[in-house]
Amino acid sequence: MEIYEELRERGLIAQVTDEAEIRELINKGGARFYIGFDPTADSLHVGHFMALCLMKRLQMAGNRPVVLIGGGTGYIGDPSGRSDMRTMMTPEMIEHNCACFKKQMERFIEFGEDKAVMVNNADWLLDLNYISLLREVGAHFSVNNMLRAECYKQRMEKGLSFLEFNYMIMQAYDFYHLHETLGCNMQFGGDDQWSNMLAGTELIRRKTGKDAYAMTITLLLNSEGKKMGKTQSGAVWLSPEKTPPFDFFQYWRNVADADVLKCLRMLTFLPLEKIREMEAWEGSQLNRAKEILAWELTNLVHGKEEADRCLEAAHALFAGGSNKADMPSFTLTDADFTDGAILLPDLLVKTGLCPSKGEARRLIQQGGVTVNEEKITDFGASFPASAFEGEFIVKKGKKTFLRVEK
RNA sequence: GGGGGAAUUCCCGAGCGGCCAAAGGGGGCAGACUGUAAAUCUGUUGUCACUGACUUCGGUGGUCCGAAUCCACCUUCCCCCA
Repeated sequence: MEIYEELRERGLIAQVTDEAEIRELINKGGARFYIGFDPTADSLHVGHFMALCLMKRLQMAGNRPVVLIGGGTGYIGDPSGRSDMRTMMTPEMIEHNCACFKKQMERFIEFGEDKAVMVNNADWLLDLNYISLLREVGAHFSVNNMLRAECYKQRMEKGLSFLEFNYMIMQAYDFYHLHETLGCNMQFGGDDQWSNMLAGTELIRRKTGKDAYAMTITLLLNSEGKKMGKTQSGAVWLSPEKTPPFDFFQYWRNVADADVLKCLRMLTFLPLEKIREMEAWEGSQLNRAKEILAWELTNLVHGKEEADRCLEAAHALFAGGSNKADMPSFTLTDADFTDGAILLPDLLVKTGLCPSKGEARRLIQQGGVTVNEEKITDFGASFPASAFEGEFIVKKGKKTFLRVEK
């Protein structure tokens, strides 16, 4: 099966500018394509992960990827699909985030001669001259058209600053620049980037008369139509500091029945034949598929060792095994104890299991807290420092476990 | 440029001088049931020193014993006229 067909079957392709041309180009390995990543945080998340995987799949098919880090566009902030303005980042933050991205990406993509290259649009955007840019690029854009773009819809109600309005132009300019300097003929990105990407192909056509192509990746939505890779407390990050591997593993272990197959297809590198076999699984058998999903993704992001460890820890916790050494842990210090003991609500807040004491109290009173397999309903309960010498496992609800040490 | 409306807690949305930490719904969290699923039912959902105190209703000032509620100015959005 050729790469384009595979991407289709995996459900990764959302929109394309010219299907026939793009199929031809990437199946023959003739694409020099780029994907842009704006440094909006100090770690990549699941959305970035999908883009990187796509990049890898295409690279394996012989195409040459360009990773674009948005060190310059980060100064503007993409308003696409957002309901409010992004907070402006300082140059230090942008630089820091760029460095973090770079480090994480090297795990997934092979860089080097004839492989992938990484560029930073700060290198050309920051030195642009306003007037000449307006004349060379601005003249090719129709404000009427830009205002019609779907991605600004929400912002037309809540307000769109001129700064953000220019984001599309910068991204279009990036594509044009890479087309001229590196011979980039294709851009990929999230589906929310479609208007921005089209602006780029348009600009290239107007300035050079040549065709460039764009393709977007399907947004990963769950069966309820919500974006996946997000939890109540924020994104699911790829960096182990921001989302511990076990939590990452559990996120995927806990996806809804209806979403397992889709996730396996879109996110993993498992052969499609294998995934097709799983389609027959139903009922509690799906738990096996969820485990595979969780292991595969943890393996890709954190490595095999970590994936095995998470799987084992999950078995230990939920299937009553004995190895509990691998579950997430938290270490208390002397300062956390008063008179050699710690109150349970304080413990829950200190470890981050609860955001406030009020919530801790509620949780305890409702029977949601278990210490070492014993349900505790007295919010005045306290534990001496010695209690942490042996095994001390706090369980919040059914799925959140934490081993506490001192 | 002129005129009229609106901004409430995570979201939508009631409240229009004290009985308001603020109805209702959604979402979240927890309990029951289950397969670490879905659906359903129950409880809960600002913070803390928790039968009490403190902070919150776009922002800043004011009126009042007392303001989410009244006044002034500012910010943003919507509508109408030019």
